[in-house]
Amino acid sequence: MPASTPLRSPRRDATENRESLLAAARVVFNRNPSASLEAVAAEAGLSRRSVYGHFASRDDLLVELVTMGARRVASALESVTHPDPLVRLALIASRLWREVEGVRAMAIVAVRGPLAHHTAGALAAIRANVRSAITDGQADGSMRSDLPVERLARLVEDTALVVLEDSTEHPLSARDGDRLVMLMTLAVVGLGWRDAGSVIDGRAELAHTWPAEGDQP
Amino acid sequence: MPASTPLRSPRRDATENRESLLAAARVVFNRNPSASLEAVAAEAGLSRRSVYGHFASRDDLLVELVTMGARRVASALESVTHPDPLVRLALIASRLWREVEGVRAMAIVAVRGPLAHHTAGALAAIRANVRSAITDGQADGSMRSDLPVERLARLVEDTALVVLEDSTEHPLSARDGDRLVMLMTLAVVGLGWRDAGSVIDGRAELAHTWPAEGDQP
DNA sequence: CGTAACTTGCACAGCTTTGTGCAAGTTATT
DNA sequence: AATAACTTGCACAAAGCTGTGCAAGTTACG
Repeated sequence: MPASTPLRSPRRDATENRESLLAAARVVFNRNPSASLEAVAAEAGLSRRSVYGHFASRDDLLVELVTMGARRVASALESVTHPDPLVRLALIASRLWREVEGVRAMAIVAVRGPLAHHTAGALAAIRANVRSAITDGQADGSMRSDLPVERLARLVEDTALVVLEDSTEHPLSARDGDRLVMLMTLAVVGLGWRDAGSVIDGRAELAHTWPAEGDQP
Repeated sequence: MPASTPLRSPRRDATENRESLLAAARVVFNRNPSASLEAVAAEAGLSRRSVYGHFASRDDLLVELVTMGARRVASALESVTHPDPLVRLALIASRLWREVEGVRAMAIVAVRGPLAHHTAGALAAIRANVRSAITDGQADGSMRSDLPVERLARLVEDTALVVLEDSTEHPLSARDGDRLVMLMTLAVVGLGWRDAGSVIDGRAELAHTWPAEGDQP
């Protein structure tokens, strides 16, 4: 562990190892959120003992991992904006999918588990964005008005997680997953499936552009 | 523990204690699915040691608890039938809500956790019923046809669990929960919110009849 | 090169939990 | 009242984990 006041600057390989540990933790905890530090260290090619050279405790590692992830997602979504609240919501869903795909299990832990508190700050902006989209949508009549905003916002969020979870066990191409998460989000806020489909198909912003390598057709 | 070949019949209080343990486990595990046997025994007013007089292992207790629950739910839902697939699906959702409300966390463990295997048998009938409703609904055009039956069925199931989860943290009157789980189910299969509302409001079968004691308005 | 920074292995304490064995009690049942 | 059935407390083994101390190595860096 780095001395309290390092006389020399920290070594390069040390910080690399720190990164390795975080990366390993991401992989391992994504497979099994309650895996041991032994497993994480092994994945990183280091010894369990040396984990404590970088993180004071298991919790420390977990918290850092999770807050980093939350910040990453938040920064990827902060730019999302669109006059039409339906499109805005769909955009949020879609971007979220792309960010979180591959870290699904971790994401769920980060949002649901005991560490939710640590991510709440970073995710607050996204949640606010969702709420405002819903408020606008209810105001202009494009979204259901039979449920209060707060509950609807939670249901939207949970539904996105459901799609993530389901696609973990029953894989989906990136393109289909992208579309599905949008469809389900729009369904929750009250759109019939044909309407939801045309909202997506109508806008170039919502077309699945990015990756070409799909898992399954 | 009862002898391998009891010379006398088992005592009444013993079987009562067995029930107490199951009931306690229901409560405790519902609060925290990974609680210890100590906690369960305490809730039942017994000693940890005596748990092993009734169940060979922690897993034994858990499995028995969960399969009992699954059977209970299954038997409550087996009679559900209706010519209109939308109504059939809504009925399933509604009955399920009434059965599972109050055991939400356990239910989620039972369906998702490592014990899912033990409940699969009992729940197969329900799942088949859901699938057939969806198939019928897709055939007559009342449900979305842009997703395969299997995936849609899973999404329906997961969505019901989401409503259960959300209502655990943000309580709902029995009446509202009942309605919400139906609304969300119908939303997933493709109905717009007004259509879903009229499906529910139109039929007396779907009116919330049962309990008068709601939690919150 | 020299030294501080880092890794490692081992040992150890500590915690929590499961599952058993056993002796001593209590209680339902015959 | 006799006795089998049951509960209990205690002690114990075993396992799995976290976190620390320390001595002996490597390795980057100035």
